Amino acid sequence: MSDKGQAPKSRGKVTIFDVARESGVSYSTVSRVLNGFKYVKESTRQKVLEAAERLGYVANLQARSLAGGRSHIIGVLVPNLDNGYIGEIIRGIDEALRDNGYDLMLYTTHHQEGKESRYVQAIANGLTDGLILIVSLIPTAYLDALHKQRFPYVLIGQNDVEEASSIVDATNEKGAYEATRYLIELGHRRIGHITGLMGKSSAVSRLTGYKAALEAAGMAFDPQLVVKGNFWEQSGYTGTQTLLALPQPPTAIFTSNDLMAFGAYEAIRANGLDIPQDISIVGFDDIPQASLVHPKLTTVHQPLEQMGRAAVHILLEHIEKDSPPRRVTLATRLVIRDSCQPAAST
Amino acid sequence: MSDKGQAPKSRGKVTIFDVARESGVSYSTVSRVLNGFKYVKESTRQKVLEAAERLGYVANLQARSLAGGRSHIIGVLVPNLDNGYIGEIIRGIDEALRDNGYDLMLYTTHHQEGKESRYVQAIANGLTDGLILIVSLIPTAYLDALHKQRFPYVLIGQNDVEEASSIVDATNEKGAYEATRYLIELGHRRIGHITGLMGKSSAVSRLTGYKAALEAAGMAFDPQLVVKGNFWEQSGYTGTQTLLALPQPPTAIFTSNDLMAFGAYEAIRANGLDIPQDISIVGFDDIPQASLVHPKLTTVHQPLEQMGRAAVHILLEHIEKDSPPRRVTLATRLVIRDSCQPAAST
DNA sequence: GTGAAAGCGCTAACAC
DNA sequence: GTGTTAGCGCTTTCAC
Repeated sequence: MSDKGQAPKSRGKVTIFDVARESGVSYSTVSRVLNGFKYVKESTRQKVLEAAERLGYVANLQARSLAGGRSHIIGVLVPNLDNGYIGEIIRGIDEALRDNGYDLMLYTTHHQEGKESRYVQAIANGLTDGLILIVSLIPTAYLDALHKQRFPYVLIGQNDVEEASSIVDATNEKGAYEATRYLIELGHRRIGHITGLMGKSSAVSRLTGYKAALEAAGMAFDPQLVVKGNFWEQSGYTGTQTLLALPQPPTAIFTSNDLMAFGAYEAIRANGLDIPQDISIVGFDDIPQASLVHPKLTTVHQPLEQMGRAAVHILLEHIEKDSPPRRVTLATRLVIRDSCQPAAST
Repeated sequence: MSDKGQAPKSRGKVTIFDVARESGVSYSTVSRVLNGFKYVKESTRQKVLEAAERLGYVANLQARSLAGGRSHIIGVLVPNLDNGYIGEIIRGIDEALRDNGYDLMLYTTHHQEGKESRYVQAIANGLTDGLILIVSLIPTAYLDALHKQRFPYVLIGQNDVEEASSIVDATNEKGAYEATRYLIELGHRRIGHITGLMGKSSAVSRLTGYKAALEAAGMAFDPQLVVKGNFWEQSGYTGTQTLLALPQPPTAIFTSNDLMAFGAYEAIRANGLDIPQDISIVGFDDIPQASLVHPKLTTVHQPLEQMGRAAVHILLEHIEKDSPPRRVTLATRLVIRDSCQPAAST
């Protein structure tokens, strides 16, 4: 047990300096090796690498990024963690990040207004190399700031931003169109729709898709059949109650997301009705719970994990190659399960 | 020769230095104010605070912690994000962290051996002020290192660590005992059990609780009725198949977690049997999906969010007050829903 | 009370 | 190719 030189710093921290001494080269040469710099003699590289290994050297990220390097940390800003939706996206992000040697910093805003922009400021301030934003509302305020600083970022699920932002999204309108058309093909003539939060482009697109499908089928659009929701389960419940109280209630409901579909389930049961016997339901998102509820929910699948992955890929390109903004739209697809059936009478 | 002395640095960063100039005091006084140092004249404090506000100053965490201060970042090490269980805990952690002005760094290990210890090393190396570990297996290897460095950390759901670690856990044995007793009270005499990963103390405790309940009821323990699982849905499926194939299959099954209960559901249906008509099921955890499946799962509720919160509180005490290790065990409780019914014959 | 100065560990010019 | 030297933004003694 020979302790060459002296014991590395107090709390067991081995610095680049220790490695330098151990391998007999300088400070910066170690840095070069560690950063994969090209012009280093192979034998030197080996010496350094071995010394680092022997000493159990681990880079200090803060020092590194303070000094102008990369922190290899990506910030992910999300409104909350309460819905399967976001969890799935994070999974995708997380995996892609690991694969590329980056770490994930999670920022939840809980929809608090000021918080989002404060975060973005702080985040962009140095710790993270880039940002992935899954925001609740149109974030023009800080998007602007990010843009001006030329700070790398990618948005997920918000396609109505005017600027040249990178965006990953799904085919919301098309998905809604197909969901509605499916219901029409089953013979339904009165199809209700519970919208999402209309401040989100996804909610708007889905409503548009719903209307388009009606029109394509030559069916009149009845404003009474559309009630405003906010993407939360509760609003699916109340929205469905409203729809059910109509003089001529719908025989099918398309909700703007799965969570609201679950709310609809409750409301329908509370009214002593059966799914899909009395009312058919189609959701949107295909979160994991969709196949666990009974009856299993027919819904529009969004490739959430894949969207997270795509966001990472674009972001890393921005960071590492300073590539221009890109918009990626991934395909949704209707997943038919057990919550729909042909309209009862004709 | 470069041009020095300029307005707030290039990328719009406002530093403590800018604030100093703006408020006409020195460098270090600003730091004192920002850190809530006591001996600062009130008027000075005001001046500085106003200047900081006016300039939109945001602290640079890296610089701060590099210089010896706190980063206000807590690392959370988890095996994965695939099961409702961990997501719930993270929610609790996240909320408690926000409330206390800390940020959350998420590290997923995906069960890769080396990865866990590498992470712990890197994490403890400076970026984070403390660590919360929700690990898959007994992590003696790096727990030791953490301990030696006197690095603050808390374990969740792993109570068989010998050292003086802080631990947050739930009453696993008691929960399992009650679950089993409930089944016994319903008249079941052949009760199967699918264990969790036996490398986890929670799995062991639950098995112990199961046995204890049988014994308390004067029922013989039949090894055939216990099959090994690993906490994943698939093992619940195969485990149930095994149980069902017995000459005398059980009339009720207690699975060591909810995910495996869902697997049991599938297996039972695949055998053309009905829940709870033919077989009763009790799970453990009470993840959100438990009340969404059909029939709604009777299960032992673990206060997951609360456990996350508790972990944060203990950790922050360690960090801020250097408090001694603590063990907290939160109470589980049986949540009776629709997956059980009295044994058929008597 | 407040300013000056010495680093924290590292990257990135700039020399040699 | 490799060493030298500034800082990155901040906390912290130590003077005054």
